[in-house]
Formats: sequence, structure tokens, C-alpha cells
Amino acid sequence: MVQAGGVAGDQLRSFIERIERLEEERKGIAEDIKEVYAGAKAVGFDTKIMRKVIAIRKMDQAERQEIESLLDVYLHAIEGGERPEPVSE
Amino acid sequence: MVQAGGVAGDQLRSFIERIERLEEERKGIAEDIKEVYAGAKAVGFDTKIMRKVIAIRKMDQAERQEIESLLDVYLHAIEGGERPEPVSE
Amino acid sequence: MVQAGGVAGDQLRSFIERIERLEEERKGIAEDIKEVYAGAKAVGFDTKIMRKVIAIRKMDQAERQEIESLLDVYLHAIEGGERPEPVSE
Amino acid sequence: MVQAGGVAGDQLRSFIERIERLEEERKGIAEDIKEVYAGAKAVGFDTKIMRKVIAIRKMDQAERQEIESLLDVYLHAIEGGERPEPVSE
DNA sequence: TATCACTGGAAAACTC
DNA sequence: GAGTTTTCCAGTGATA
Repeated sequence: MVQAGGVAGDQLRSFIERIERLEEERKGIAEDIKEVYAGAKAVGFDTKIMRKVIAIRKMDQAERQEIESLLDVYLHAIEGGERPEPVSE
Repeated sequence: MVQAGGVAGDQLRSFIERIERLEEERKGIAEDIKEVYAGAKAVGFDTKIMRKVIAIRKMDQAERQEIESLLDVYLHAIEGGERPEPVSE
Repeated sequence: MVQAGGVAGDQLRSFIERIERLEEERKGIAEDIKEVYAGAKAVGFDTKIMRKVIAIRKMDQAERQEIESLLDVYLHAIEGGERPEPVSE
Repeated sequence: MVQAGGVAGDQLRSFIERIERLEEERKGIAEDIKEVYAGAKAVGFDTKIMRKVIAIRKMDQAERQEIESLLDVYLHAIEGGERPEPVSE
């Protein structure tokens, strides 16, 4: 055997290096974000409020997606004949 | 010493039993919820859709709370003099 | 047109509200449990171990129920006049 | 009155949108990482161990950087003509 | 039964 | 350095 690991070892190394590269990137982006916050703070904005605003916008977006997925489910149910219409009677 | 644990043991036992009782309750409620879904399904409703609706309503509520907390932070910031008004200039 | 929210709508609304109420309760209990853990931690207990203990007791209980139900089956078989085979193996 | 959304508003909006874009990117990378782990798992590697390996390599790297920076300081001191004390302790 | 999403706890990161 | 918030993963429970 040539070296500890052999082919499996090469494969493992490849996976790990890919992850490490991605984590580097992610770290870089995290720093960018931090810098933007710092810049905003430097010109007088309250970063705590900014974070809240961003959180709310994120929730909005998530909700919109949920509603769309609801629509999908609903249309699918109609096709399937689950319950004829929401309002019969 | 009378028995393994003594006073500390009694205390621990008490904590654990309280938790177990609460978990029983929680389990009971989970069963109730399941029953309600079953009842709804029995009269023809699509539980998948129901779950979506409930999830969306939950998100609405969470968002409303986030907005209120944003307001709190905002008012606090004004008092603190962070940034005079959102729109100066 | 009856309007969205006819009888079926009322029924659906009722189901959903019941579920939401139950989920509220469940959430409340989850908070209670957390508080008990916090209290235990405050007086020096290791909550991680406590969780293990509770998990084990739960398994024990499940086992006991298993045995009891086995016993029930066995006794019913006897009452029914069938001659149960002696449990071999 | 300039209207909510004057210059300060534009500036704020710009900050927030930049952050949101960066968070999108970060999210994408996080997903990539997850996929790599999934791929590794699929061919039989233990991701838990992989995480450990990566953590250790990160520590190693931090250590190496520590050493290099120490070396830098030392070399600069030499160039500057100061006579560094031999590293004692 | 097996996949699928979700909840809850543990760990990590960031802020102050 | 402490405290709070995000992030991550494992366990649980629902659905098909």
C-alpha cells in the first residue's frame, strides 16, 4: 500500500478541501456583511433597527413563498377532487 | 446517610417527576391535535392545506410581533438620541 | 353565492382555531418544562444528565407496558378457554 | 418635509439591499457545503468525523498564522536595527 | 416502512 | 469576557 488512505484518502481529502474553500468564501462574505453594518453605523444608522428591518423583510418573503406553496397544494387538491369547492351549499 | 442521594436526590426526583408529568400533558395535547385533524379529514377537509393555513397564520403572528419589537427598538433609539429622525436634511 | 365562509368555512375555521388553541397550550407546556430545567440547573443539577435519566425512564416504561400488554393477551387467551401454549423459547 | 425616503432613506435602503444580497450569497454557500457533506456521506464517509478533521485543521492553521505573525514581528524588529532579545520563556 | 418536514437542544458567532 | 443571538444537527412525528 502506498500511503495511508489510498484512493479513499484522496477522495476524502478532496471533499475536505472543497469544504474548506467554501468555508473561506463564507467567512469572507460574513466579513463583508459586517463591514456594511459598520459603514451604516458610521453614518448614524442604528444597526439594531436595521437587523430588525431585515428580519421582517425576510419573514415577508418566507410568507409569500408559503402562500404560493399553499396555492400549489390547493390546486393539486382540486384536481385530486379532495373537497369540491371551499364553499358548497 | 440514609439513602443514595439524600436531600439532593429528593430534589432531583422532584424535578424529574415534574418534567415527566408535563411531558405527559404535552403528549396528551399532541394527541388531541391529531384527533382534530382526523375529525377535519373525516368531513372532507384536506389536512395538508389546513397545515399550510395554520403555518401562514403563525408566520403572520410572528411577523406582527417582530414589527412591534421593531417599534420598541425604534422608540428607544429616539429617546437615546441615536439618529434624530429618520429623515433629516 | 353564499360567500367564502359558508357553513363549510365556519367548520373549517372552527377546526383551525381549535388546533391553534391546542398548539398554544402545547407551547405553554414546553415553556414550563424549560423552566423546570432552568430551576434544576440553578441549584446545580446537570440538565444533560437529567435528560438522559428521563429518556431511560421513558424506555423502561415503554418496556413495562410492552410486558403488560403481552400479559393481557396471555390472560385473555386463558379466560377464553383456549389453552395457551406455554411460552417456549 | 422631504418625505420618508429622502437621502437618508435612499442610503438606508442601499445598505439593507447590499446586506440582503450578501446574505443570499452566504446562504447559497451554506447549501453548497451541505451538499458536499451529503456527497461524502453518500460514498460512505462519516461526516461527524469529517467535521472534526476540518476543525482540527482550522486550529492548526490558526496556530501556524500565530507563529508566522510572531516571526514577522521578530524580523521587523531585526530590520529596524533593534536587537531583539532572544525569545526567552 | 421510508421519506419528509419540524421541533428542540447544543454549539458557534457576533456584539457590546 | 459575558450575554445574546444565529446556526447546526439530531430526534421526533406526519404522510404517502
